[in-house]
Amino acid sequence: MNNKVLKPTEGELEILQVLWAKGKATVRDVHETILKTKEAGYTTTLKLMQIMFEKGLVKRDASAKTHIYQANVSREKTQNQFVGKMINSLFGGSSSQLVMQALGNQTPSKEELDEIQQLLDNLKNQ
Amino acid sequence: MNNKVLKPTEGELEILQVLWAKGKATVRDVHETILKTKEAGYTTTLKLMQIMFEKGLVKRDASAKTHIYQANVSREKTQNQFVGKMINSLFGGSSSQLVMQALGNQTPSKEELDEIQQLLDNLKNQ
DNA sequence: TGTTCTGTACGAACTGAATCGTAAATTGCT
DNA sequence: AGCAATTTACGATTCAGTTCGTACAGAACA
Repeated sequence: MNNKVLKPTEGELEILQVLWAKGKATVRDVHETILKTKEAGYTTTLKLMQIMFEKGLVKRDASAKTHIYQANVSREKTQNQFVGKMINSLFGGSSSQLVMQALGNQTPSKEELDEIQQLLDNLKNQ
Repeated sequence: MNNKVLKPTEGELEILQVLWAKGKATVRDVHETILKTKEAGYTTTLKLMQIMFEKGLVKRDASAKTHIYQANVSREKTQNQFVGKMINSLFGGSSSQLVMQALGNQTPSKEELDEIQQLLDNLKNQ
């Protein structure tokens, strides 16, 4: 078992985003999606995904010529990992400081506010 | 005027943390503080701070032999920069998603919850 | 004065990430 | 069968960040 915590790089995060959204995807799928945002060569995306496979960030079905990729780390775990790191390195360990910053920054919609309110109520009643 | 947005690296962030906390500090001050957390050579910290000076991340008073350093980017701006980046790259642009994750992750104290509640109330009445 | 200590400057080496060119294998089409 | 297109594999290169050794200047002090 591999317990090492791997922190995806920025490039890897881009690819994971696509895989999380699509579930399964080929290198071409991923590459095409990424092209909408930024310039990149096909083999660059390929190489990155190969490296991610070696690291265990993604898994793939190589039974056919065109390999089918899937994320091998969950979106939630990865989010937690980054949020935790950020709380420590930028907010002195205070999660509420991060929350305040995020809320004050980009104002969420009414629906989102309600959602947050609900979570807040739950936390209060504990 | 230099408008280029510079994103501090992880090592630079560590140093900025110390400078934000202390206000002014020498290389030795910073280095000593960092030593509590991790292993590092003195000249390594020095070099990093010199590079940060070239980038404009810190300013320094070099009138005496021992230079006095100060952060040249605000903690708030830097936090915003990272939070914004993270919302985009990991939370599909939804700040409330990040808030939920942060709240659910490490539960804040009663006082912090009240503070967040207050901010939430303000946002609702707009 | 001269020796030791503390500090800065700077280049060299190392590492990981990212990018790309090219070769080789496989598929599909005519 | 033969050719073009697609895909994988892989090595080479570039770049940024990090780390450290060494040289040199100035301060402290015996």
